[in-house]
Amino acid sequence: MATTAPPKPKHDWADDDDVEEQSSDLPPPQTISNKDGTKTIITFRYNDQGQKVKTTRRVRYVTHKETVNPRVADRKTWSKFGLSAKDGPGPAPDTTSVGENIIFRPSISWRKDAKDESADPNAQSMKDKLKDKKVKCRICNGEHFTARCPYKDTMAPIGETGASDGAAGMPEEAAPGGAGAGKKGSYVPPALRGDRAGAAGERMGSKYGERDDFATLRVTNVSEMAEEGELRDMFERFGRVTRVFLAKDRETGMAKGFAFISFADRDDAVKACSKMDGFGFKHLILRVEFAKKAQ
DNA sequence: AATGAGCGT
Repeated sequence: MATTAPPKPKHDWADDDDVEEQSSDLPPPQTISNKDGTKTIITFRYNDQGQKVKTTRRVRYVTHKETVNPRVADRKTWSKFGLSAKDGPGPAPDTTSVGENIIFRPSISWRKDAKDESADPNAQSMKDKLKDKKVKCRICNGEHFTARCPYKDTMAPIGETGASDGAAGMPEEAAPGGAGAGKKGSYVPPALRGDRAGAAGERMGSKYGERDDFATLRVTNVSEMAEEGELRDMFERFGRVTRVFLAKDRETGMAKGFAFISFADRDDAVKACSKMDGFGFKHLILRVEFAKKAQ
């Protein structure tokens, strides 16, 4: 068709894909590999005014292994077996459904909510409740997150000091030595049992001693007065915290001044790292960085 | 300044 004048001001966008490349006197695209592993891609095109435009892009191809937990990436190389032995790579849609990463977030009041709803058919639906939900501080019941409580450093969460109140106290609040909390026969998800291990598939199918530090932060310059629960409260607001480890001396129990915080999601860890590095906590300024491999 | 822990399956 319009082969005479290369600078055609308009053409059907539907033709874009093919026309672009073949367009007569445009130089062919160039790709240059740089030393640092990036590539520079130079392409030419005509803009709306029919002028020749040179575009230079520098790109870095990110491999799957760099964006995904290495263990997960490794798993993808396993050969299939059984009835799926002959299937190609990737999930087969007839036997496998791929869902999004659903994170289980237990709340203190779910049991109460469920009861209310069954007792009173006219009660607000769950959806309505979520719509106007309010945050409630576990320390002072105020309308802020526990981590933001002005009394955070001076008061214990409700129910932890008083001997009587058994209902309050979240399972994850069962701090070491803190004894109290987690009474009654309420279910505690495995990831939240105790403080030390077990979160989010960590250690699943692997030997003890191996730890997944893919989303673990090392926090240093931590006050000796700090407690694991406080650290958890501070970091929880960036995402699901799967493990909090506050280093202490085995004999004396003295805090050693550093801690490890693991997240279920690396993105959350990244956010927490940037936001919490330099955060003032109990007269000290926290230093937060990604943990290196354990030793 | 500082890179964890109780493991025996």
